[in-house]
Amino acid sequence: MKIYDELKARGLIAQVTDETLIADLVNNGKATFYIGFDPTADSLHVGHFMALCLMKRLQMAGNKPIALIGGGTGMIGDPSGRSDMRQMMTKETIQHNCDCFKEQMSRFIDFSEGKALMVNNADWLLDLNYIEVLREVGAHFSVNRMLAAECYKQRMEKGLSFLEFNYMIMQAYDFYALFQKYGCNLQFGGDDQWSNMLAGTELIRRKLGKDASAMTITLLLNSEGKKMGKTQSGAVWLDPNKTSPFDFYQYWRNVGDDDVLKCIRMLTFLPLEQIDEMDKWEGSQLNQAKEILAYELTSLVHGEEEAKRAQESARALFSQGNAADMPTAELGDADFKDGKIDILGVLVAGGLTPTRSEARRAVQQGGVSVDGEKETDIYKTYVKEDFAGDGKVFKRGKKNFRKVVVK
RNA sequence: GGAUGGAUUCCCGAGUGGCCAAAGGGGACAGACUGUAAAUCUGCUGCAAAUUGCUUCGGUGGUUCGAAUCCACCUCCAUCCA
Repeated sequence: MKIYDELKARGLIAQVTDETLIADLVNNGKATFYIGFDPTADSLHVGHFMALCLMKRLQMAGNKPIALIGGGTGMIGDPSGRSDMRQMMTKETIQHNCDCFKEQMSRFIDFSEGKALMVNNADWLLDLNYIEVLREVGAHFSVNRMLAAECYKQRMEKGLSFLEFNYMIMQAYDFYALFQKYGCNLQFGGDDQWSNMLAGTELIRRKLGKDASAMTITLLLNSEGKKMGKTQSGAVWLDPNKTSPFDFYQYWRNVGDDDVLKCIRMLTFLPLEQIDEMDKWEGSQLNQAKEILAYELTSLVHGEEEAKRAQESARALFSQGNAADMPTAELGDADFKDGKIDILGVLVAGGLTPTRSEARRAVQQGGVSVDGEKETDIYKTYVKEDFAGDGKVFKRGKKNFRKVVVK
């Protein structure tokens, strides 16, 4: 199966400018394509991961990826599909984030021997002269058309600053610059980037009279239509210090029934035949699919070693409620008053609840157990000796475990 | 620059002098049921030394025994006009 058909079969392709042209390019390794990453945080997250996988797939098919880090566009902030203005980031933050991105990306994409490029659009955007840009580029954009673009719709109600309005132009300019510099003939991006990407192909056509293509990746949405890779506490990060391999594993282990196969198809590198086989699974059998999904992704992001550890911990934890490898919290002398600490104190110190009030509620509602025994007494206290040896295992809710030991 | 409307807890949104830690909904969290899923039902949702105390209704000051609520000034947002 050719790469383009595979991408399609996996459901990765959302929109394309010219299907036959693009299929020809990528199938024959003729594409030099770029994907842009805005440095809005100091780690990539699951949303970026899809793009990285796509880059990898295309690279394996002989195409040349360019990873564009938006050091310049990050100064503006993409308003696409947002309902309010992005917070402006300082130059220092942007630089720091760019550096972090670089490091994480090189784990996925082979940048050796010119097989892939990494560029930063700060290199050309920052030196632009305002008047010149207006004359050279601005003349080719129609405000009427820009305003009609889907990506500004939400912002038309809330208000859109001129700063952010220019984002599209900058992104179009990127494509134009890459086209000239590196012969980049294809742009990939999230589906929310469609308008921005089209602006790029149009700019190239108008300025150079040449054709460039654009293709968007399906946004990974769950069955409720929400972006995947987000939890209440924020994004699921690829950086192990921000989202531990165990939590990363658990995130995928817990996806809804309706979403498992879609995720496996889109995110893993398992062969399609094998996935089609799983497609027949139903009911509790899907639990297996979830394990596979979680294992595969953890392995891709954090390595096989970590994936195995996460899987073993999870299995042990959920079948026996104990595991050698689980998040541990240490209590210091300061945590003990008169040699004692109450259960609320342990929960807070262990990071299982943010406040004592919440800890109290959790205990009162029967949501806390200690070494497998439900504990409903909020006045329960412990002394240092209770944590001797392997410590005690505290559990809040079904999925939050913490081993507590004394320093 | 002018006119009008607005800012309430994680979000939406009620509240127009005491009965207000503030209705209702959503979300989150916890329990039951399950398959570490979904749906459903129940509880819960400012903080704490917890039948009590303390801090919250954009900001600062004021009126009052008492202010989310009234007054003054300021900040920000939306809509219309320029």
